[in-house]
Amino acid sequence: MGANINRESVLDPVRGEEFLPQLSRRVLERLMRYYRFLTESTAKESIPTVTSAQIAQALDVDATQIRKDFAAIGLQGMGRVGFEVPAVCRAIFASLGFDQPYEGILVGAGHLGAALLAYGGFAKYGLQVVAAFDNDPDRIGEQIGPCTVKPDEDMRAFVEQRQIRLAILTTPMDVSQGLADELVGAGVRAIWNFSPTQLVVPSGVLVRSEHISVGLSEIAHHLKREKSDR
Amino acid sequence: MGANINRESVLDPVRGEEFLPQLSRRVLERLMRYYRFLTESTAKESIPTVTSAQIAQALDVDATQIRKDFAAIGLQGMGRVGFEVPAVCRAIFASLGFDQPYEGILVGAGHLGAALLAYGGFAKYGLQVVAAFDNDPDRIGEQIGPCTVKPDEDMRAFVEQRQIRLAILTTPMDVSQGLADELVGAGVRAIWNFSPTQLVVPSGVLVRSEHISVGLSEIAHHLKREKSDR
DNA sequence: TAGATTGTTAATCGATTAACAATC
DNA sequence: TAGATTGTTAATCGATTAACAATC
Repeated sequence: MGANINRESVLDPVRGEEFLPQLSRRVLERLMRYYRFLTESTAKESIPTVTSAQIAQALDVDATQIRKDFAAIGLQGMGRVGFEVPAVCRAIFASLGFDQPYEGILVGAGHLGAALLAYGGFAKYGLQVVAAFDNDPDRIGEQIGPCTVKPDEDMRAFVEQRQIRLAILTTPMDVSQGLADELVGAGVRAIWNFSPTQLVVPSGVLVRSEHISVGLSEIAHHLKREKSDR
Repeated sequence: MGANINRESVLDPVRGEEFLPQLSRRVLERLMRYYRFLTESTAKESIPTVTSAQIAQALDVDATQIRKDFAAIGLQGMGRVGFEVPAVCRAIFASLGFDQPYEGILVGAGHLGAALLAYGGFAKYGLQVVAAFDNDPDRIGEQIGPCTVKPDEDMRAFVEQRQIRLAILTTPMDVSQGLADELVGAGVRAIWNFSPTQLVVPSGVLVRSEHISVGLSEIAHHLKREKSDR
């Protein structure tokens, strides 16, 4: 029992015309690398096709891996030619979810929040940050990038009215969990957490945490090992 | 042939009194989680010991995994008791490399650079940012956190004199590679790259890149799947 | 001592890589 | 057609998990 389940049937093959398999974090990361490589490096010459071997060499990934990843998002290559670059880009873009624009809000308009808003590179990937909230009276009304900072009290209503599904949390760690609870209560389905706390949310809600300490551990470890090697 | 090589001998068991195995990124990440859990959550009650099962439950990691990770950094538990919390924290702290303070410089004093300097949480992990550089005359002389912004021309000499081994790159993507080359030329051994470019460096130099797009892909993918599920 | 927990070996699982027939 | 490249199956590798004797 159980042994007879057909794995493939999990991703039902035809759903309208779109094909939306659940992709693991690892696959998403690789797809993103392919996408950046294809949109950035070929921009100069705009080569019409690319082979898995070419990408493999440039990114130091196995060519079979690439063909598998492409197959997973429904891409088919051409015999002796390779893959059409524009088609690959479109397919990756869509399966990463960037083709379907979505709105997000920023919570915590401190230095980091301001830096993220000023960066502005989100639009390229479908995200539009439509409001910023803070509880500091001095910051309220301030203009940060495209947003005017609003008071936290207005947050809940805003999320509900606009049906916001993403919140970017750039708050001090002591208030993050409380805000996360409120956001989820108002309907938020994903939190991009830049505060150094582990958030607890109901299952089904995605938390993506960017902890500075993870990067630092890799760096510190490398430096220490290198030093001890002499 | 080759089959006889003893894996264990790679990490030579005694080197002075310290024990510095090469740790994979995955292990580093887990160790960091354990560390944060032990230093943050037990701070309130300061329990003297902890079992692998307790950590496992709190962090949703397999208990055997934890014992293996601990063994990899030379930790020994006690029979029917578990592990001494302070000893575990010290061992993780040391094997991540945080026990050996190191200096870094920040290159590119824009919004993000300012945010990182203002954050100030680096000292906790052994990193001291001792200077900031920028090529914008308007920014030079400005005070950001603990640093006065210096011109890029002074960067090379500073790195050489102070023997700086880490640079944090928060520059626009078009200048990042050039700066990375210069930094490596001056002796930098690790680059923490916050600019959205893939850097090419000589082997032996570590590049840790924090690409915003990786996080976004996970979020966008989740939101899109969820929406299509109804 | 009895019982809980470690340390370690063996089994499982999943992800990566190799091989190669099918295809253009 | 001949030859390069795909798509896919099989083999390998490494990481995770289970099992259990050794230990306190």
